[in-house]
Amino acid sequence: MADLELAVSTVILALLPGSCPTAAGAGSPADESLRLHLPLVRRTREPFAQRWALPGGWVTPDERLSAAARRTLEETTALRPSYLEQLYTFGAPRRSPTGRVVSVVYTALVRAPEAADVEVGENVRWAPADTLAETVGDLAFDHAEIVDYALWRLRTKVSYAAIAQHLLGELFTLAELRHVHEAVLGKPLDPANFRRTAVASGSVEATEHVQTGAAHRPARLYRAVLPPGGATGGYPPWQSRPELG
Amino acid sequence: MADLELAVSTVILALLPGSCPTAAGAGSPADESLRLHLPLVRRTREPFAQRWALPGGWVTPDERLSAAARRTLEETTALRPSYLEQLYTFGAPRRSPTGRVVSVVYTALVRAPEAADVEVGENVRWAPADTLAETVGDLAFDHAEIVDYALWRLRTKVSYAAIAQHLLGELFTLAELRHVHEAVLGKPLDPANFRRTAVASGSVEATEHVQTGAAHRPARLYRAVLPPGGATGGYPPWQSRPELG
DNA sequence: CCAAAAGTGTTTCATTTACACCCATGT
DNA sequence: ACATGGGTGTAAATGAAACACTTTTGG
Repeated sequence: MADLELAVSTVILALLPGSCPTAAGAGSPADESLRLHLPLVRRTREPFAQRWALPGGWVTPDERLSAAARRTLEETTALRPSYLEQLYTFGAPRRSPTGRVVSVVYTALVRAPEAADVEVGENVRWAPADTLAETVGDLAFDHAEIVDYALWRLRTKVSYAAIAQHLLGELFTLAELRHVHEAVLGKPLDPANFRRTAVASGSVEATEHVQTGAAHRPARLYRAVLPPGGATGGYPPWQSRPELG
Repeated sequence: MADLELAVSTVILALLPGSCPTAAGAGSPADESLRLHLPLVRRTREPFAQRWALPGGWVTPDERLSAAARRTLEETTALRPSYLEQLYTFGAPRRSPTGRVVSVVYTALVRAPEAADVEVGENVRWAPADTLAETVGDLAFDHAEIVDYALWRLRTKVSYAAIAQHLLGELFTLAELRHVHEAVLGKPLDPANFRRTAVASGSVEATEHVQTGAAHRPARLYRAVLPPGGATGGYPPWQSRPELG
């Protein structure tokens, strides 16, 4: 099995404000709702020079796969994700025109403040996850398919606590949590029912604190409650929870 | 990233009759219900010589990962699975004492008749999936963890049609399908409710044929109905269904 | 006729959905 | 005071579980 290279790539998502494109004319008022975004890096060499791609790089002989994902992510974007999970391994023989490359792809989440630390420039940018092609054109390699798969997995795996703590801060209002779910699922949710099901799931708990400063009744702040030792809620037996930052 | 080897391994499951170990004394009548079994191969070299392991081998430069899984599976057990799906990629630096080995692990299903073709011998055997340690001792490498993860994923992903067509034949009775689910989930299911939910799911459809020869009323035979082109029922956008044999 | 499994109907319970309504705060 | 979003109540609709019952075969 010589002549085969092992790489890692990361689909790293953050929830950032961004105007949604509407079917109406361009003059419509900007819809400043939260949307999922991901950072892309511009390739400077062939193949696919100048095209945008997922952050990633080669695996070194002594590091874990997840460590390689972390390292390459920090080298290219300075991001250190609070959540990291293996997504899938892509290994079709002609994925890369330069030779056989097998890529282990990870999905990661970062909070908005950390996301803002990324130095956006000529070769690094954020793009809305659901309209990549219109925003940055075709991605390099098979990265567009990879992003689609990551989004599909996120939608089918949303749990109240998991993405809360990693896309939002430690404390958050239920409205913020609902906005996260709305952005992920792409549809509005009933505030009353969302509140009940989220609280009833036991994965978030109320704190003493309340949000202040808004032009309406202050909202209570909640905290994510991780699944207790025994119950591996949705994760494999050998890994009772996703890797944390 | 030199000095790194890429392997594939396969957890391949079949539904075979096997006596369930009961808490009562050994003299209790054998419970000949169906249980999930998987084939293991005995290692003939170090490391872990004489220990049982998952079938697998090295990836060659020009084949797809799934093709490598198929090839190594056939070379070691002569099995050609009717269903093959990527499970996870294991790449901890010290998984193998001989050096860095990254293993892309696949899960596969075979029907009982094909499973019977395996030439069981000194170096190939079937073992019940849920009591591996008691039956064959510790597996080589981290293969025991891998099997646990495969079983966990199977339990959390059972859909009526998918596993039906691949663990049973093309035609099957609802009782047989229910036995499959009972074996996977490890608990009895209500026949009446199972029938309703299975049929209502739209993933199985009745045929004209009926089973005959049993000492009771003949059961109608059903067929699995694959998800139609549009709706990717439970599979990623770039792969609307699992790989078929 | 009897046993045994196929197949149907019905009742009950829990969960989801829809929506009306009250509460607390900044302007 | 009033607009705005936070938070609660409630009733209808949907779906899952439990179980009694009828049907059809082989012995």
